[in-house]
Amino acid sequence: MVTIKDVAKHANVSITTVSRVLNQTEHAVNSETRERVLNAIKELGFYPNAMARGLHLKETKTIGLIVQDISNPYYPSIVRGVEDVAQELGYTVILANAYRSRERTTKYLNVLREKRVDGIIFTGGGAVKDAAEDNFFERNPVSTVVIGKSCNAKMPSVQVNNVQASREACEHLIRLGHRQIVTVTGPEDSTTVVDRLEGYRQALMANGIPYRDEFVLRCNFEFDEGYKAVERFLDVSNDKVTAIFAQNDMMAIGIMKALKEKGLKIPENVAVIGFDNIPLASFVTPMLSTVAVPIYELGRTAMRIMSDLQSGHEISRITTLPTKLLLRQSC
Amino acid sequence: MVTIKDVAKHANVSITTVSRVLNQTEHAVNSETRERVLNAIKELGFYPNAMARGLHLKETKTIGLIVQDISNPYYPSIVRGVEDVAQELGYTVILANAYRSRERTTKYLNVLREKRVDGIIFTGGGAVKDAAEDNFFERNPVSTVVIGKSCNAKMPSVQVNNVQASREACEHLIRLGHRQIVTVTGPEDSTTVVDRLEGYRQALMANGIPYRDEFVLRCNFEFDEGYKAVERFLDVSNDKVTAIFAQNDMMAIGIMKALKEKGLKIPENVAVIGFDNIPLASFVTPMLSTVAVPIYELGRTAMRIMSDLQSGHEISRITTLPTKLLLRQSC
DNA sequence: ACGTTTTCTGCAAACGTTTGCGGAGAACGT
DNA sequence: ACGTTCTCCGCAAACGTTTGCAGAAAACGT
Repeated sequence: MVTIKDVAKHANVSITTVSRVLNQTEHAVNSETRERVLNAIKELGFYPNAMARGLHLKETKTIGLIVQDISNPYYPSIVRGVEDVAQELGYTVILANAYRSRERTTKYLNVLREKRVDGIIFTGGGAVKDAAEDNFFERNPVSTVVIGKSCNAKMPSVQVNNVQASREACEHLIRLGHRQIVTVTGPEDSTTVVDRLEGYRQALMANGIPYRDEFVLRCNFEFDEGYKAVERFLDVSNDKVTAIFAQNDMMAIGIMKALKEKGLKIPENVAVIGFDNIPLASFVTPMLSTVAVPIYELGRTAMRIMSDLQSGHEISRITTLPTKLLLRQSC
Repeated sequence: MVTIKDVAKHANVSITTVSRVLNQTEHAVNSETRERVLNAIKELGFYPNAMARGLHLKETKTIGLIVQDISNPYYPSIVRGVEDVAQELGYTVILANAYRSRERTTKYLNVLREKRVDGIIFTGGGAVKDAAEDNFFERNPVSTVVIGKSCNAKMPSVQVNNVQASREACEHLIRLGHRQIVTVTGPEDSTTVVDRLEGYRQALMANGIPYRDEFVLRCNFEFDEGYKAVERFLDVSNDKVTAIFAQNDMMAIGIMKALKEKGLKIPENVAVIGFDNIPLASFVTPMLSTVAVPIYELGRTAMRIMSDLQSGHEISRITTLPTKLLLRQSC
């Protein structure tokens, strides 16, 4: 592997000089010398060793991004958002798939410390909680930003107003004339779920519709569970439901499948509305109406905040991005 | 940040000793001393600096994984396969999203060199070709493995027999009585596309069905294009097509949407078969029949080969994994 | 009792960078 | 002519590890 020393020898200068043209410091270097060095670099195919550099500078220009499960279509957009601005700003991102496993999260956290990443972006409260329980933050002064609700007030977060968005979605359903509205939820320890449920409840209250516990189907955000929950509900219940508010798109799509299999038309017999606006939502038939979360922008913003954190800028603790009700064909 | 020196001082030993218990070398260290060091490590919350280590060892235990687009549901399974065995073997993986951009690929390749990754796994021939054109391999003795067809005979690859699998899929259609079979392809410079098209052609030939160029719809593997291509075809052509062989699932799903919108029943009016078996395939209605590619295993195998490469083991240049015809509801 | 082996520990060099400091020579002002 | 400033360059220390080598003490064999 060719080192800076080789370049120096080849260009007949000291390594100091090579380093200086490499980093384009304000330190003056003669233009003819610079040219010679640049040539040597090209001829030898020299690429500076990031480890040596990082060791000295105590800075890696690398950040870790912890996602729960990259297979979940929600995450790739976040990743892309983070990556895009990271690239603009000269950062590399190490993607860590926690796969919802506490053990895996811990392992990755260790790797990230050993690699001395400059910061970590968490998606979802779960991972942050795991990390907190491992006392990760106490002994590691690494900067963090959370996408979603941060369990710790000191950590900056970028999020979306779930209760309001959820309320708007349900009120739309109500405006359409629906009074029998089922909601399908995610895991209950998720603050996202709590908030979206709260929005649902508020919409009902505000319109004088009684809240019925049988109408909230507790699931886990996955396709299968949405499918099964609704299938079961239709078999068992003799209430005539006219609308379903799925707390994410993945379940909404499972729900639509169950509905179709029962011979119910969407939206004529049952209206469906989802949440997130994953790409898939416009692929299904009928196209899914949903609450559009600016997923990509969530990623971008998180990375921007991270960068500000690095450079010591003042940052706002909580950034809220707007959602939008996206009416397609399912309601 | 606490260093090995701090640990040494705290445990009242030399850093040499700390390093030795850290790496559990065969070099003897008194058990009581070891205990003391271990305590110091825990008390101080010491995590060895991977950069310092890597600098000395000239080995990072890190590999790069280049994928075209993580949003494409095909890739997450690969990523997971690679990650899983990487973790087992003590490697970290840096995920690089090329987003099908030559520029982005080049940029990432540079980052990977500077970080001195031990090896790179490429998915798809495109990225390898880009890299080759940048003379990446000549000046970088980094080990590589390719998932898919390698354009360079020296690089080990793990792949699937596309022509045979494709042929089997089409022959199944023919056995079902179909003679008017349209195929929808991906970008023509992809060897995958060439092979799958070849399998289609072979199946026709072997069964005395003429190959008609109007029946191959040239697309780009994306949902939208599949949708539009078939929509257009149905509008224009007066041939009565009874089956469609989509060269990947994403397009197959787009095709199904187009079909449904034209009022055609699947599979009664038109049978559809896909390729890949992405998770989504079983979510749609009707569930998509497809050629199951062992995507996850592709990833696992690639990483295993990479590891063998690192340890200098003998490895086979080409590994072929079996596909399986997965008949669900769409044909 | 004394050489030999074994067990344990530490010194110091090396890995490839960055950068504070200092020095040589040219340019400049008077 | 001589101090001062400016431009350009290099020395060497430092970043945090690993490991070859050597040495001290203990255990062992005779």
